[in-house]
Amino acid sequence: MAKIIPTLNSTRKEKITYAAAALFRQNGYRATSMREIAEALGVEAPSLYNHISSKQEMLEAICFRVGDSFLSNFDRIEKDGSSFIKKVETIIRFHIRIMIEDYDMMYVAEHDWRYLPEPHHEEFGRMRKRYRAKFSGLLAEGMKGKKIIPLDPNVAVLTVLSAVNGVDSWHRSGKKIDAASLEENIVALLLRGLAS
Amino acid sequence: MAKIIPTLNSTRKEKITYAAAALFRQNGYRATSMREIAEALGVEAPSLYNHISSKQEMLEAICFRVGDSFLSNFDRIEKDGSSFIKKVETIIRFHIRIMIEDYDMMYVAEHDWRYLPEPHHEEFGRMRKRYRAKFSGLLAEGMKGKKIIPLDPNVAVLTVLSAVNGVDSWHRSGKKIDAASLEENIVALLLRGLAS
DNA sequence: CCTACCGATCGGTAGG
DNA sequence: CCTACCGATCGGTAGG
Repeated sequence: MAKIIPTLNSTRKEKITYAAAALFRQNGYRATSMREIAEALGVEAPSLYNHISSKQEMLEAICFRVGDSFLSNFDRIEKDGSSFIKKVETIIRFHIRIMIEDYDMMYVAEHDWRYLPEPHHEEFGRMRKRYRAKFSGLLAEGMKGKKIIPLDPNVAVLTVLSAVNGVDSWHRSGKKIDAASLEENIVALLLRGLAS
Repeated sequence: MAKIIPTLNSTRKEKITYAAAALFRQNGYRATSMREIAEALGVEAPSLYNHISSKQEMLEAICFRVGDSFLSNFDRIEKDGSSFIKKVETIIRFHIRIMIEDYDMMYVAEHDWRYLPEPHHEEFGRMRKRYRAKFSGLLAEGMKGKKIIPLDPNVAVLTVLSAVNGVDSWHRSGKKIDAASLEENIVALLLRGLAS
């Protein structure tokens, strides 16, 4: 499986951002120093500033690339002409795949977006809200058409969305199952839980 | 509903730990300074050291109190004589309630245990693993008895466990639904997803 | 419980 | 890309 979030290009700036994402994911944004990022790339910390302008800028790049990817993917699926339940399935599969393939960036966007400096923090919060509202609207529609059991659509969305974060534990503890089976198992549990 | 994790006593040390947990949850362990914790309690930072010995000690207290609570609760339910599916339900409800009632401590234990100093970090990792193994064993038993659909029991556990973390979003975004309905909706979705 | 202060580390700049 | 270094902030100690 290929990465979902596009690698814009292979500039030095991109490479620094990827190295930063890996370290932010392992140790947390606040606990990762510019010196550690530099060391991972084999240079001294001040050299990084020839390519990036601040630590915060890298966090912004990571978060918004993930956020944009989610939103544009949702819009694409919404218009793809497939059946209602198939749309929900495709969206869930997209979440799982991004957790598997773009784990570092996804993890950082999910856990460290609160450290975004202020105009961006609020903007990212709005993006998340917008995404959940779209998803919740789709589920509410399915409930009206009796394709989904009657639940509070907001609760259903937050449950499904965080269920998928279970892939975290899969990454960390041995990967005793292959990625495709992992996806099938999660999809089976969630779709069965939702479907009427 | 009452808090699940016991308030051991109301010593000054306990109060400091609770204030710390609230700030760790809001801003993260690494991003919270001893000066901020002191300010929340109306004293100067060095005064805290008359009651606690280090910042890490507070994190340890938080994580292991949560961990112990999960483990002892699981053992209690396992022996309560109820039907298999009822046990799974009770365990899920316990998770949801701890997310609702002891949110600060639970959140910190879940997100910041990686900052535990080293003998404790590994020990906590083992506790988590032991808990998941117990839960996964219970589900595997249910699958053998055809009470649960055939899934990889490890994947089922990590999906259920992280689904419950969706209560996060509930805390943060308005609480438009009451706690009891929140619990019923999550339980309905997950049990339906599992039950055969 | 306080003031005064420590050594370490941080993000980032100057200048080449 | 480097060395040298800045001001700020950190967890924690000394001493009262």
